[in-house]
This record gives sequence, structure tokens and C-alpha cells, in this order.
Amino acid sequence: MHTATLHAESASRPPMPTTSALPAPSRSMARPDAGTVCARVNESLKLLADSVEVQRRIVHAGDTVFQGGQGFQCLYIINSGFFKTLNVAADGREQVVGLHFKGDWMGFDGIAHGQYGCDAIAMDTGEVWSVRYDTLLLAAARQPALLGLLHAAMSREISRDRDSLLSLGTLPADARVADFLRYWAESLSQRGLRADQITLRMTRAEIGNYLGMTLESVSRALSRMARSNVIRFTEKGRRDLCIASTEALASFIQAAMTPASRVLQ
Amino acid sequence: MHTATLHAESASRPPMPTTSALPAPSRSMARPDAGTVCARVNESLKLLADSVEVQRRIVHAGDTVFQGGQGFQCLYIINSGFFKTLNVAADGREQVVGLHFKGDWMGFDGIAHGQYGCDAIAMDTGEVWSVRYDTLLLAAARQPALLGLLHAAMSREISRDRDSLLSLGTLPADARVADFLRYWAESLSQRGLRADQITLRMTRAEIGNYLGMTLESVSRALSRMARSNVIRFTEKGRRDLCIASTEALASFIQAAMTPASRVLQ
DNA sequence: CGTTGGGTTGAACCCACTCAATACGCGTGG
DNA sequence: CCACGCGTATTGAGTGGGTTCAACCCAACG
Repeated sequence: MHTATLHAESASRPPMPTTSALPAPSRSMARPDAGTVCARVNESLKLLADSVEVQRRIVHAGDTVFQGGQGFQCLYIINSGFFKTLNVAADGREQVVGLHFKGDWMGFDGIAHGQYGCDAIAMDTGEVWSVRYDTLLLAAARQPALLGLLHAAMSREISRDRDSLLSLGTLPADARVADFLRYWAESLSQRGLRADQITLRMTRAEIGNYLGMTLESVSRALSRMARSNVIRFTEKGRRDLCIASTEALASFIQAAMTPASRVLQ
Repeated sequence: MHTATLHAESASRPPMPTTSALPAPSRSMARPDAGTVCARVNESLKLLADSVEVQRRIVHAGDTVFQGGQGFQCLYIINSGFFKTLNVAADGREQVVGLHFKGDWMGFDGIAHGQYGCDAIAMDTGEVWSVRYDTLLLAAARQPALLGLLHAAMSREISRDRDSLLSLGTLPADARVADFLRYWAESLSQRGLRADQITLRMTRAEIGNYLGMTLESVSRALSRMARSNVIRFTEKGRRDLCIASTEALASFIQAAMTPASRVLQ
């Protein structure tokens, strides 16, 4: 799928921009490991609970946290559970634009327009905290670390959305599904949960919508991955699955990208 | 293309969430008109220039503003010109994830990770301002409006990314190209530029990459739009084109979404 | 038990990709 | 000046990946 590089210069990169006596940029992007991320999430939640007044709410699968079009007042922070955000176009098209886990924030898109731009929906039982944006800012004036939390959360959200765009734009169906599993497992392990055995909280239709394809394609992709022993379904239901190894997943993605991947039908 | 609604309840929406004696959410999203947006952009730039030390830099087509992997220090604000941001995967896949115009900020994705997550590249001659993130925060302590600017810019970025995801995930090729033109025209008119006559600063390959399709598909889509009199190419080059009317564009998008759109080949 | 929602799998179709030929604009240099 | 190369754009023919349509299975539930 259109793997042509966009730039002839991408091999030998152009010289450094204006302000830089900085170390050479390394593309390998040194991800922080799961443990530190988990610690950061917990510390952030603690700091937040100590510094500002948070409203706690228990939600169940299908509950709406906020809706697109609704007036913006609060930001929502996930204490536990799994959530999706749904973007709805004027003509009725709808698209799952984000999956959110413990420590993630939701509702940023409301800041600029004064109203939320998408629906946030719980995919399981969980607890969300809400903080009024204005009181958060007031608190941040005395406690600058709060501002750091906010900005980091927004920044991560932007990075994540762009990774989704990259996946949507450059990966074929099978690789997208595999990459989706990889992302889900990574998110779990970063929160200190076991990532080898994951239970999807979404139907095939929701996954397909999130990945820009049909539910049948998702089903077929999962079947192929199971046949290739990259994943294994547990006895109870086709919602729970095991990921044999992260390496196998990665190599499956890589294999699915090359046209010469029509093995095992 | 998978237009099945994800939720049976989407017609009759679920009852209001927890905290809401608010007006009923209207999905129509009351966009601010072009004039007010243009004023906001100019006021923001002025406020920024007055409140913090900005470094100005003139760039030309192809210049790199910052690179993925590079250490994060500054945020960049576009004073004039056109820019793209490019996300590069570890395996070499690259994807244009954003187009940026006057007043837009770039570099947000560097806040969380300490290094930029994508490349920012000028598509034309222009001027970018850079402000150190730390000094911006210091200035914002005395001048809270600065914080408002920053947050609004980040919030808009998130909204925009999600609109891109919606487009990538739900629209067929022709509609994506048309929607791309609509977005470009809207961006121009919001900045006080004439939007009926636009000159694309990108090759077909770049547009295709941004929209997740091949350059040939872009070319065909544009040709079909020209044949349908939705756009018209100017004499000089196929980079410049006129948009007959915004309504024609919208109806073209709508038509391209239905399978029964095989008119005018 | 019948119904309903979710999941799998097959067969046929079709949109978008691939490959290829052609054309155009532009700068360079003979 | 034209020739040449190069990057870009257009268009056609053919292919294939993913969709569409359909049948079927399974578990939950009234």
C-alpha cells in the first residue's frame, strides 16, 4: 500500500534548523518503559486529587460521559475503566476517534469551541473524575505542576491521534488490526495490567469503525492472526484473546505490509 | 462504504449525563464565521508578540522547522506561509498528519515526550515565530490570556486531527479529496484570504499521502470534479484551481458517498 | 423454544491500487 | 534556439484487497 517515500531527501536529512546546538535527532524515539509510565499515571491522579476538587462518577458500559454539542465546562480524567470517543459528522457519519484508559483525559476538544466536539462513552464499568476547567486553571496558578499534567495529557493526545492517522493512512487491513492489538496491549502494560491476555471491550463493528474498515474484515484479520498463531482465542467467547508474543505481532504487521504476504490464505 | 450507524440509539439519544442543567446539545456545532476567526488570529499573534520574546524566522519551501526526535524546547507559531507536519514510523512509513496556516501552532507533540514527534516542513515562503515553552509558561503566569491562547490552539489541533480521522475512516476517495479542498478553502477564508481561488502547495503525491490514497486516485478525483464543474483549473498549471461554489462542493461530497454516484464516469 | 445480537465464513463484486504510456512545464546546457 | 532530462500530472488497462451480500453458528434471554 503506497509505500513510496514522499521525499528523496529522507535518506540524507537536511541540515539542522535555526536554533540548534542540540544532539543529533534520533528517530528511535526512546519510549519510556511501562513501569515508569504506570508510576506517572498514579502520581498524576494523586496530585490531581490532592490539588483540586474532583467530582467522581461511576459509569457502566454504554454510559455517556459527555456529548458533542454540549457546553464545555469540565475535563474528565479516567480513574478506571475503558472509554471511547466518537466523532459525529453533520451528515450522520460517525467514527470512533479515540480509545482511552486509566490516566487519560477527555474533553480537550471543548476548550477552543466552548462545546465538546465528540461523545465520550464508557465501554465498561469504571470511574471518571471531572474537574471544572476554570477551577483547574485557578489551582494551576498556585500549583504549576498541575499545568504540566494538563499539557502533557493534551500533548499525548495529539501524538496518539497522529499515530492513528499514520495507521489509517499507510497500513492495509490486517496490519491495522494487528497494530490495534499492539496499541491496546501497550496501553494495558503501561498501566501495570497484564498485556498478554486482553479482553476487547468492543464489538467487531466498533473495532472496524475505529480502524476504518468493515466488521467482516476485522473478523477475517483476527482469524488469520489466530491461524498464524499470533493470537489465540480463549475458550470463553471471541472477545478474549492471548497475544503469544509482541515480536510475533510486530512481524505479522511487517508481513501484512508486503504484497507477498498471501500465506496461510 | 461502511455507513452503518454504530448505535441504534443514535436517533434518540440517551438522557443527559450527570452534571447538566444545560441547554440541549445541538449537533449543528455553530461554527464561528470567517471574519471573527480572522480577527482572533490577528489579535492572538499581536498578544503573543507583545507578551513574550519570539524568535522570527523566514522559511522557504522545503525548509525544516523542526524534526521528529529532536529535543523539544520551543513551540512554533505561523505568522505567514503554509506548513505540513509529517509523521514517520520506525519502519519508514511516512504520513502527512497536518496542514498548518497562519495562526496555527506547531510542536505540541513535543511537550509530553521531551522531543518532537514529527517533522514540520514549510510548503512555501513564510515566517514562523518560535517561543521557548518554559518562558511562555513564565509569561503566562503574569498574563493568563497567554495560557488561553495556548490551550485553544492545542484544543483546535485535537479537533482537527479527529476530523481528519473521520474523513479517513468514513469517506471514499473522491469525497476525501473534495473534503480536503473544502477544508483548505475554509482555512483560507478564516484567515481573510480569498477562498474561491486556491493554489495547492503540494504535489498530488503529497495530497494522496495526506488523504491515505495514491497520487493517481487524487488526480482522477480532481479530474472528475473538474468534469462535474465543481472545480475549474486555471490556465497556468494544475496546481491552481477555482471552486465554483461551496454548495457544489458539499453536494459533490454527498454524491460521492452514495454508491449510486457513477455519473459522468 | 423462538428471538435477537454478535461472530464467522463464503462468493461475487467493485473501488482503488498497480503498472504503464503519454504529456506537460521548466531549467540546463549544447 | 532546440534538445534533453527531470519532476509532475493525466489517463488507460488490468488486478486485487476489501466491501457487499448472504448463509450460518452460537450464546444469552424472555
